[in-house]
Amino acid sequence: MTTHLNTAPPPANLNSSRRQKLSERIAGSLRQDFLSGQFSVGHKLPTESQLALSFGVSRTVIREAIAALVADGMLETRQGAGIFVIGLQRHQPLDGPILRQDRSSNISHALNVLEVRIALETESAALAAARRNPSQEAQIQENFFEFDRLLQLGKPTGQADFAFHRSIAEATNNPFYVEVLDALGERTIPCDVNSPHATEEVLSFAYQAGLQREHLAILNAISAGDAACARDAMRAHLSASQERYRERLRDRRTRYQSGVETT
Amino acid sequence: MTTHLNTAPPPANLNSSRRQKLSERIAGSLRQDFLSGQFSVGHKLPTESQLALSFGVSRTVIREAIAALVADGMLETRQGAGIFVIGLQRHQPLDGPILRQDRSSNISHALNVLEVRIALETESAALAAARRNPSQEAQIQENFFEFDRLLQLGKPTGQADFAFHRSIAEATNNPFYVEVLDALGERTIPCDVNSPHATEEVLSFAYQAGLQREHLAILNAISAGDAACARDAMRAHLSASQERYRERLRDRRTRYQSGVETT
DNA sequence: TACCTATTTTTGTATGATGACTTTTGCAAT
DNA sequence: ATTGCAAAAGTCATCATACAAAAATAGGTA
Repeated sequence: MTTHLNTAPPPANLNSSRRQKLSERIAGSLRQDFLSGQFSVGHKLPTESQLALSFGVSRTVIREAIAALVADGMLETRQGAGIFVIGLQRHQPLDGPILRQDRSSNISHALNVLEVRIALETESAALAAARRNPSQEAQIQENFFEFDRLLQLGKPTGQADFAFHRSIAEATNNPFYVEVLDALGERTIPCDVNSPHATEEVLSFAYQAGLQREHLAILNAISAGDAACARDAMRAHLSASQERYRERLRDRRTRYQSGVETT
Repeated sequence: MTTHLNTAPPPANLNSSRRQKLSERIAGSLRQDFLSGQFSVGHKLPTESQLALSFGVSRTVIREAIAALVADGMLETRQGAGIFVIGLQRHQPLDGPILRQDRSSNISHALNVLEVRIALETESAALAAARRNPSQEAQIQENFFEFDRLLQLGKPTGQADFAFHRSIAEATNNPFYVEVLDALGERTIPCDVNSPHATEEVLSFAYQAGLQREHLAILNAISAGDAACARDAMRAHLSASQERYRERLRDRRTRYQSGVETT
């Protein structure tokens, strides 16, 4: 018996060697087949049983592979009909240098997203003030304090920030607000430490405490049921965020011009 | 054995009402839980068996839901260890599984979409007024007259209506406005003859001429560069649309009560 | 404590069965 | 010959069960 001393915790060296699941291998194989143009949109794949047979695995594995590709937007399954190709040019799975590249030139994108958020969230804040039920009000407040707790602990707050805004969208009782906000997704989180454009300034206590002050104004307005006030507070918050972004752009330019490099 | 993949042409009613799979529902539910901040990165989920129990489905379904989220980059499964949250902020395409669902049969949903549009488009109209370049201004006007031309010819105008709104979003010079509007898609068109809830009243000349009057006010404001006025005109337009929807709801109720059935 | 081993837990894979939905086929009526 | 409809076959969706494989845990020995 081989004995490894590894009582190591699971801290998960993420993308390192891990035996690939069969369904992942097969999903990758199929994905490559699609991308190489062997199948065109609308084509029907062989049945699950046939695929299972030809790959030499069980139908379970095939189904999980198909499920992954469906989640990617490449395939569509129709009960009783079959499996069909519906799209090919989707984003890469995960391991993207593409993602990182995308981020680096992304501050201008973030500014654009913020602009859309101003439109969306000023209204959602107003609606939330008018319509929130007690449970939703409590949820908003909870997320507010969660942000605060993480802030005191010096932990990353980006996710809590998003949760706060999201719970306000939920309090509109209009599911589309939530869905649009979700769709905008991570691009809406400006201040996560995990973000590639996190700087010391973003992480500073003072910076985040400022955010929290703005959040508090929003929370108070919604709790009070003051729609107009909530609208203004949200607009002030997001406008301030926009301004913070612009400042960061200026900072970067300044640092570049003065030749300060900390590599 | 000729095992060639047949190109059997499925009716391809893509986003038509299709019963959602259990695994998709559960994946969506879990995804929303993550985004609302209930679980943080590194958190270990309950075991598959426990999840199956708590959701009241078989382990197979849970596994497929998990597989989809793994493909999304949200989760990681480790054999013998469990299921872990590894990332939340994966950008999801705007026409994601939820928005792609067909809800056109439900007027209340259309009202919700319209509410989001009010938030979005009042701002986009204002921004368009401030930023449009000559070419974009011309494009908006062209779409306006195209609507008019179709109206005179008695042809369907829904598409042109959408094009008009879309060109305004384009004139903001912020691509995300266009993206979000596109994602909301055709469900945002209240007056298409192809829409399942087209009625004689919707198709009436007077009705659409009214629409066009509102459009004209918007166009004039944008051409004049008057942001505040554009904002007001757009809000008036969409609010009026909302009201028209509500009227249609009342009509339907009235017809039902008086026993008139127009299968 | 340190190390090794056995047990338990948990995910991965396989198999078979049943239900639901779609497409095709066959047959009857016009 | 064409149309309409019902039966049949094909296919995915879900369930239940079993076993294998990897990891975590507990226990024992020096």
